[in-house]
Amino acid sequence: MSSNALNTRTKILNATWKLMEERRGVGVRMSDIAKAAGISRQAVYLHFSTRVDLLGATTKYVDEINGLDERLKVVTQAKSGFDALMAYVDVWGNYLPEIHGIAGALLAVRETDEAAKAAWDDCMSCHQSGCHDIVKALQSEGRLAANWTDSSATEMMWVLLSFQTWEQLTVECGWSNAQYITWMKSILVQTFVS
Amino acid sequence: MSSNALNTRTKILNATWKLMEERRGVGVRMSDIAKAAGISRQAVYLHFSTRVDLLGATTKYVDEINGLDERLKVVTQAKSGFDALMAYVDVWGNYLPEIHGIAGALLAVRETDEAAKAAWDDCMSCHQSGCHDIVKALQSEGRLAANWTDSSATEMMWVLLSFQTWEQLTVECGWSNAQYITWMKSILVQTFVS
DNA sequence: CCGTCAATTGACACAGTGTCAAGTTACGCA
DNA sequence: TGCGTAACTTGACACTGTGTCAATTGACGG
Repeated sequence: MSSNALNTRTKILNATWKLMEERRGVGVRMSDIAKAAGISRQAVYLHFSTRVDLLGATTKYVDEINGLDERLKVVTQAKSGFDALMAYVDVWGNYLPEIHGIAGALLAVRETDEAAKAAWDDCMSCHQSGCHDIVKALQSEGRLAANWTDSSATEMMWVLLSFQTWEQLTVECGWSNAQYITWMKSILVQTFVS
Repeated sequence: MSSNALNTRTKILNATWKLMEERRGVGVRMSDIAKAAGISRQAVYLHFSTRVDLLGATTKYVDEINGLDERLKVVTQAKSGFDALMAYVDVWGNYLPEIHGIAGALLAVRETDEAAKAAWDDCMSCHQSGCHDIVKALQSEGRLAANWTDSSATEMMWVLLSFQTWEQLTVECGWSNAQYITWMKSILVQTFVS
């Protein structure tokens, strides 16, 4: 039945998620996922036509489970652009480590895979519009630092808060997530708030 | 003879470089490289034992041809930390587009390939020590902005000037390289110089 | 008890990397 | 002039991982 099918589907998604996080998205094969889900390799293909399809579905699944939308409500409820910025860094900075593996995998195949690119861009445009909201709020309060235009500020903020930047600072430089959030808040305020 | 061997080797390196830049490192196969170099696929293996070996050698080759060391002399000759920072952004910012393809390819396989990781880390540690020199200069002049420690400033500067950040701003946000350099100078001064 | 749907099993095609062995070409040197 | 060697070619093959296909099993509901 549908519930049974859903169970297997969910099993696959969970297995994919788990393996992606464990191995940071590197060298996770369809057969590994099948084994982890306790089913045959071919059964995976009954639910997801390609590896990229599975990757995209897992991304959406992880988003749902983690409830990014729910968490971002704190940001929209902020009283000022400054508060929104602080809240955003908190939410986003705590969200990134949870999607580390799957995001890394998506990022890696996005160059060659249309579906992966789509899943990634989807997530990124959401993130970018979050940054844009903050910039607009700062601007309307007259607190956006001089020299920045609406779009250049949004884009620079988006890049500063990108997955890649987070990954470099935490994984390659060894910063703790708390450090990341602290320093990032500091540099963002210094840069964008007057 | 050796000169002939060198010629073939150079042909391969040039072909690899060219293809990597053309396709931004995506989908460049050994057979493509061989064809572009005008030799058989197997001949490539006579000079480079694996794909990663070739990638690493091409990186070194590109570095030599481009003469990064030479260009960085301008930085070491700067009179102040501030001048060094400005010069560094100029040199590095004009260097990045020239290594776009090969750097992207290296970055992509570095997770799975030890040799690629080594080649990348080599380049990165050079870049990081460049940042460190600037931070030290600023610090000795008493012009390093408050709150930053020696290492946190170096690391943050390194990340701001990373290939990934450059790629996001130029490729994904569509900034021109001149824009990148201008804005990057602005944010770096604002952040690190008091 | 039959039909259906999920899942299994095992085989296969395909692409790309890397290996191997045998044959060819070119060039320096006796 | 011809020999030997090193570079290169040719064609075959093993291996891994993805995706496909067909035949079969097993469970559950009508």
